[in-house]
Parts: sequence; C-alpha cells; structure tokens
Amino acid sequence: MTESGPAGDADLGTVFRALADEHRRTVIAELAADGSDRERTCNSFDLPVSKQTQTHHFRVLREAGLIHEINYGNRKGIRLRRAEINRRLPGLLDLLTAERRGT
Amino acid sequence: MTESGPAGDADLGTVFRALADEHRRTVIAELAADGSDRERTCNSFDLPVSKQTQTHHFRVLREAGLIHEINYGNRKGIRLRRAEINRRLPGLLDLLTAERRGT
DNA sequence: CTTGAGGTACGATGCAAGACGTACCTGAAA
DNA sequence: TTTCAGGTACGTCTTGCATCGTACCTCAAG
Repeated sequence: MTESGPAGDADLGTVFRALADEHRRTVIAELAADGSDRERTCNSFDLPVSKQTQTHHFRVLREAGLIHEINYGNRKGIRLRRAEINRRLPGLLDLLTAERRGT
Repeated sequence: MTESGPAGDADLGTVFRALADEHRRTVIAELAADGSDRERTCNSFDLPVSKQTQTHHFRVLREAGLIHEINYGNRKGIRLRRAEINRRLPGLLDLLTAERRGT
C-alpha cells in the first residue's frame, strides 16, 4: 500500500525534503556507497538519535521511495531502492556519494 | 563575502532544503530549462505569493548558491549559476528539468 | 513463560520555515 | 519633485518537523 516516491508517484519535493536532513542523507549515502546492496539493520548506521527518532527517519526515507523496509517483527531490514532511484532520478545517488567522499 | 553553496562551501543539505520548496524548484527549473541563461526579473516567474515572500525565496536560493542576484536598486535581476552547479552538483539541474517536463 | 533488545504509537516540546501586514527604501517616469 | 512599482526589513502567525518520554508490541533466547 502506498509505495510512493521514485518507484511510485515520485515527488521531487518529497525526495529533497527527505535528503535535506543530514542523518537521512548519511543513511542513503552509506547505502549508495556499498555496491553490494546487501540488507542492513537500522542499528548499523550508528545514528546519534533515539530509536523513536530513527523510526521516524526511516519512515521518511521509505515514504520518499528511497528504501525498502523489511519487517521481521522484532527487527527490521533496510535496503536501498537503487534501481528505481537510478531510473527515475538518475544522478541523485552520485551527488550523495560525492558529498560523502568530500568532493 | 559569503558566497555559499555550490560555488562556495557547497552544503548539500542547504541545496536540498532550498529545492524542497515547490516555488523555488519552479524558479530553478525554469531557469535551467532556458539554455540562453539570460537575466530575468523576479516578477517573470509569476509566483503565487506576496512580494515579501518572494524576497524570502530568492534569498534562500541565493544563499544555497543556486542563483546570482543583481541589484539595480528598485529592481533585481536573477541569473542561474549554471556552470558552478554543473561543476559541483552534476546532474542536479537535469533532475529538475526532467520533473518539469513530466517524466 | 520470562526476559530483553529492537521497533512502533502517541503525545509533547522546541525550533525552523512559509506566509503575510506594515513600514520604509530606491530609482525611473511623469 | 511627485508618483509608484519593485524590493527590503521587521514582526507575527501558523505549520512542519526533529527530537524525546512513556507505553506498548514482537520475537528469539534462556
């Protein structure tokens, strides 16, 4: 239900708003930098915020269509929607990885 | 004197925050779509907000390093910083023009 | 079954941001 | 010089959002 974003109704404003936050940008940049696209846990990003706030951030990223969230009940898997992003917003991930590398 | 943004200290968060607003995104998209890069007036964008709010929006765009504002005293010229943007944030303008064309 | 770590739901809070009203400045044209 | 449209400055209102506290849920491991 309601898979919005790059793979759905792709609102560029929603995507930019999602990526305006440094924590969320860090998450996507890390995912984008790892070419293996393996599933990661929310915890593995070491965000310096409470878990409630993390829930919030990952939800924003999901609603922007940037990630998939796989629910296992008591834990959650995160996966970058690389293909959809590159198809609908080509160049976006490059911007993020470039910033992270300190261009 | 504080030329921030793509041509200066390029904070991607500031740029995304600037482009998260639909009015500002419209401005940049229109500028990007016009290859002639001619100078335009603030009025020529027909933003459905008051002139005070327009002043605000153009300031945000300037502080994000996306436009130049040429002050003539009682009127103002707007110019896209295309070269700097394409150098520091390649692909960004394409994302905006693509959205506007209804990709 | 109990425990505990990972997650969510809901509410509260503090702050940033969009929008406008009023007042004022600037310069071209009448 | 008077007028007036274009812009700015400042204050205010309202909305959105990042953050956290409290409470509850879920499942795997004892």
